[in-house]
Amino acid sequence: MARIDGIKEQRREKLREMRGQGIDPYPHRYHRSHTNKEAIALFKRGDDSPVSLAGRIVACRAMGKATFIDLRDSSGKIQAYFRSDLLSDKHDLLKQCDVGDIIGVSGKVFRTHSGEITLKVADFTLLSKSLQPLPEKWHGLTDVEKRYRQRYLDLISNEEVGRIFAVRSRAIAAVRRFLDGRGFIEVETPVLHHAAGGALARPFTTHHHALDQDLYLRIATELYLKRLIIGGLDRVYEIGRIFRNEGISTKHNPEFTMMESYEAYADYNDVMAMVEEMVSYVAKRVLRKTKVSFGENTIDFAPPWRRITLQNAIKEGCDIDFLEHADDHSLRNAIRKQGLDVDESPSWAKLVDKLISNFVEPNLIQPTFVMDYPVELSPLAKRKPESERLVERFEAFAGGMEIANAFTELNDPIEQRERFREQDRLRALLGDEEAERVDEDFLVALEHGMPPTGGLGLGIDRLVMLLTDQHSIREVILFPQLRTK
RNA sequence: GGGCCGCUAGCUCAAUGGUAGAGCAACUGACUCUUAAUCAGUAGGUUGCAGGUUCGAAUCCUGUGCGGCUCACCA
Repeated sequence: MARIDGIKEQRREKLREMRGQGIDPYPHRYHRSHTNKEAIALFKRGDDSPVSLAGRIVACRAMGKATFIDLRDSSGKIQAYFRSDLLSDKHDLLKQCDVGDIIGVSGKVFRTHSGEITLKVADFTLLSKSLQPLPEKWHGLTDVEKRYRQRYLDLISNEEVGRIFAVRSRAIAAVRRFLDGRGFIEVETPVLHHAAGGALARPFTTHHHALDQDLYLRIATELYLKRLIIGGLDRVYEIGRIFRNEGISTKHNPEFTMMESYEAYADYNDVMAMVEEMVSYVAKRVLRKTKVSFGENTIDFAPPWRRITLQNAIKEGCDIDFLEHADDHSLRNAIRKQGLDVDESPSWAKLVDKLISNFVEPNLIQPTFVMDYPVELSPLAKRKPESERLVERFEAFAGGMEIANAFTELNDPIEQRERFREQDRLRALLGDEEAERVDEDFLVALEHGMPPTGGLGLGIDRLVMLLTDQHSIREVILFPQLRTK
């Protein structure tokens, strides 16, 4: 018999014994008067009224007629002290309890000789019997695969993991508070799309049986939020799950969380100012400071962030002026001179993108706005007035990652239609699954007139990575996507 | 998809071709201020999986599954 089967059998046996004694191992209710943290605070204020607490037994030190356990709830840990002379028959029940069980305890709080604030247990109740052993107490659970697949074990045995997700929650709350304070309203738009638009990415497809139509999981919220701008909701945002059927990496999960906002009568300069204020506001609210450690670097989110054009950022990284190499042939040769291997197929726009990911993104540790992108890379962004080739678009980078993408939105319906057509042409030509698709319904909306608008997409997961010094997106997503075993 | 690395008891890890081990957890016993409690004892293994080489494989080889890092892909 494997050891684990033995442990499980022992615990099931305890369960049977308890039931035989008329004890319900899974009672319906328990009234707790305080959290562990509140009970400790109460005692520190000099109040020793009786309290009732509840949580999971995470450690047990039994010494004959006295037993100490560590009891954890979401607020923290408290030690509980059991004495057989205070519990009489219930001390036998304690023997049937295991590390991992959930119990309720009541009594008065006191301080032990060694100084630890402790609950002296007058009564206790088993609230849920655990039939599986917990990971080892000292090293916790380190097996990464198991941590992701059984996140509850990760949360039970590694306290810092809970803190990461608390930061995540507070960061999202801070984003909402910031935008609400600026008069934005939060909206919810469809996840199931008839055309997956608003970004250049491969969608997940699904099928609706009653409609007998294929549908796509959204790759962005952009086109629906713009419809709302057209409808006169001048400041809207949505925080929601986005799905992209692409590779998985330390910076990519197939489903991730994005905040998109649209503001009428703003342009990308206004959005830039908003992003640096918002992110520093979030850092201050969540961490009480704008400087964060990220690996070996310290990142300071305090405005103003550095601003640089894409042209100069690429020049800085590899000494290529992408505007001087106006066709794919010329740009490809310039890249090859830099010693980077590129084959014949990539278009000019793809080559520019390659330059960004190789020579710009990894170098931008401090928050930086990279401005003015080629129109071919940005089918939904408005051209710069003085340039045929560039659009009013920026991406924000920090910690070597892209965290935001924004532009002055294209609101000319005729040009938008042409841009979609061009994307369609590329898709047919190159079999590019990621090209933007024509969305006729959206074009009709645009034809009704959209005010000049500044739009933004902010990667929430990556922002949380920066705030928590985590270098894999899986560490900030509770249940990251893994292959089934 | 390529490269590198990992997978051994519930957990954390040893064992480099020669008897699969330790700590924690579990079980039995002692112990009324412990806190990685302590002390004595007991039990627990399809070494991810499938083949192969060998007198002998956790260890070497081939294939494969899952994971990690990385490169590519991802206009």
